[in-house]
Amino acid sequence: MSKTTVSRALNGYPEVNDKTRQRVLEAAREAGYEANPMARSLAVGRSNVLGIIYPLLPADLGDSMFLDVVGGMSEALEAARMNLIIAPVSQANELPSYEQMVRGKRVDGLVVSRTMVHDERIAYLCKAGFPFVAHGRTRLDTPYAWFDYDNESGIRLALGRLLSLGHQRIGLLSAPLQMNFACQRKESFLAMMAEAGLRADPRWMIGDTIDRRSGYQAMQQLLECTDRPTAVVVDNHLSGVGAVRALMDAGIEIGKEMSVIVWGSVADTLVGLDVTTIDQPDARRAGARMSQMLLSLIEGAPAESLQELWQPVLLAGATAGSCPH
Amino acid sequence: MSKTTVSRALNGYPEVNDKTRQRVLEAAREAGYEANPMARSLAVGRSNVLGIIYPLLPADLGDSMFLDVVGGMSEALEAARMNLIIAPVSQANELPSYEQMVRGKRVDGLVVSRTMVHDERIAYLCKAGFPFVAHGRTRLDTPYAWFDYDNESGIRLALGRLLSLGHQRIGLLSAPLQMNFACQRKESFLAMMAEAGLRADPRWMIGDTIDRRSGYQAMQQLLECTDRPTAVVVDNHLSGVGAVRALMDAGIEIGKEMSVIVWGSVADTLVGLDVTTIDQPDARRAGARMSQMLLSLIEGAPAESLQELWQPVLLAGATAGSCPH
DNA sequence: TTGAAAGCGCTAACAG
DNA sequence: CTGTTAGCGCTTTCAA
Repeated sequence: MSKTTVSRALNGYPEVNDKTRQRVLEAAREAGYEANPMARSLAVGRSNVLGIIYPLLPADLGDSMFLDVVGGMSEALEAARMNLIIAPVSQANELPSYEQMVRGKRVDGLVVSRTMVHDERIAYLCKAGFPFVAHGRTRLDTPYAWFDYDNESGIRLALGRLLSLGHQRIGLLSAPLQMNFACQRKESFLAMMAEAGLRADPRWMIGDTIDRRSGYQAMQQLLECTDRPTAVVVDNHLSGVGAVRALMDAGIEIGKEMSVIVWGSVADTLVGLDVTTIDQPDARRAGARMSQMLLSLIEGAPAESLQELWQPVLLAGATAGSCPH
Repeated sequence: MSKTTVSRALNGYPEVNDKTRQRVLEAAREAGYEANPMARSLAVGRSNVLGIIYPLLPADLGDSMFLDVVGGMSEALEAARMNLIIAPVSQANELPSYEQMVRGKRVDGLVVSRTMVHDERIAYLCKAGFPFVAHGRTRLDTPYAWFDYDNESGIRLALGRLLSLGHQRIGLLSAPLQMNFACQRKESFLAMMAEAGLRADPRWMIGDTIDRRSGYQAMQQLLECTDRPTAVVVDNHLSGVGAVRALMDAGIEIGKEMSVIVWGSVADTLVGLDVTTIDQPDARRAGARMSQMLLSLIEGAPAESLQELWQPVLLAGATAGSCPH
């Protein structure tokens, strides 16, 4: 029996005789044989592997949201007989790693996480014509495939809640504004404050709060303002944890003296504290969806048909209360 | 100029003329050429990739220790012009993924994390003769390469401290005992208690505490004992966080009414609380060392020469105090 | 010091 | 339905 027939039998081509196929499958199983994926990729020009290049910042990989998304992706891909790999690289090596991945064709497509407003990785992938899905949007002229939660509507949910509770002096803790989500959330914040006829005091808007420590310090800084805000929106969960901790440590009654709404789940860290939250539901499904999108893209679907915006929701908790007088 | 010469020039073979080499390198750089790693691997039988197969349990990938180790590995490997990939798989697919990796030869070696007392993954790799380094030990007759921190001495440090503070009623919260570290730590605990002539009350030894929730509940359970212990050792940091939280919520004065020593760093979670800790220092260096070990193994070094035991240290904090009367 | 040819393990086009 | 032939892009003998 020839290589060819074996190959066809194993790859489920329709033209092989059922009895032959059975024999081949049986023999393969007994011998524990499995096609060498390298040789296959070389021949067929496809690796059946999707990748994520991930600079190892503990703050991110430790992010349970990211983990859920990746979990959803890998699960969906297992079903599609594809593999997912994460390439952890040093931050300095991020762009070079993209180039290497693309030139080396070790993966058929990439997911780009943590998008920047101006993102050189995405610019490169576009230029190279390499399939990718951006997890988060970016500023770009050419159409590209992306998956994101609606930053604007999320902020509107949060701010709407605070306004309806009577708050007028509202602060914002932002992640670095080069990050697209932080930028969009801040812009939405400013827009909605303006619509409400309120002034967004610059002293109440603190940037670069991306982890617990910086969130903690930012909240301390707000507390020291002579006329401090009565409510604060935090645009990411890690600094949200820090901010809430700062309030606890300062003996502030959260939800009374100061209200807080955090974007992202903090439940597993702040046990027993019911934080009002903007939540991105269905993280695993989101991951599954992104892998489907990437597969479609590889199959040749146009990028402009692969743009998906999911809606965040407000989970009411105890940390957003009426404005004190 | 032939393929052959180009290949030799790029791979730094000594026999090529210096001028030729310069020309080739120049041309390659201009064209942005880089050898196709698939084809290379196929020809040479080596992929220059090392891997970690990782079932996505948030509790683990979120572990900052693991992140540091992986960071150290990838950094060291970048220097050695090797690549590291993490393959996140569903737990059910863990062993099949090992088989696939081995048969597929997509990686030259593997690091096996979270070793079990009886570990089928390691048994399989041994049987298959595939190069691997175990991150943590296991029960096995044949020699294998491993890297671990000394579980016994760590427990001795913790227990020694508590004994010298006068404690006699000491509890232990353990991760599932199939996990090698949990098993060794518990055995050391029992041995040292026996040496000290103390009884290890079964009601004070609670198992399967591997995350915050279970750690929290276990500590609650201890608190409900009619004659509860005066000190507790927790063998992993996640349940350590839960356990400490339980004490805080119960209004127990930690370090006075109840002492706690946790194995693993909890500083980034329990901000502002100075927990007495058994620490595994130099996580990044440990990662670097493990990748070196794996590389040596691939080069043909004997596994029995690649076994490394590092010493944990006790970081004195405020949660271990004298035994109350 | 360079080149020609064989082959790594597979798939795909083309005959039979 | 099955086999033969020709590559995929590289490295590596072996000759020149």
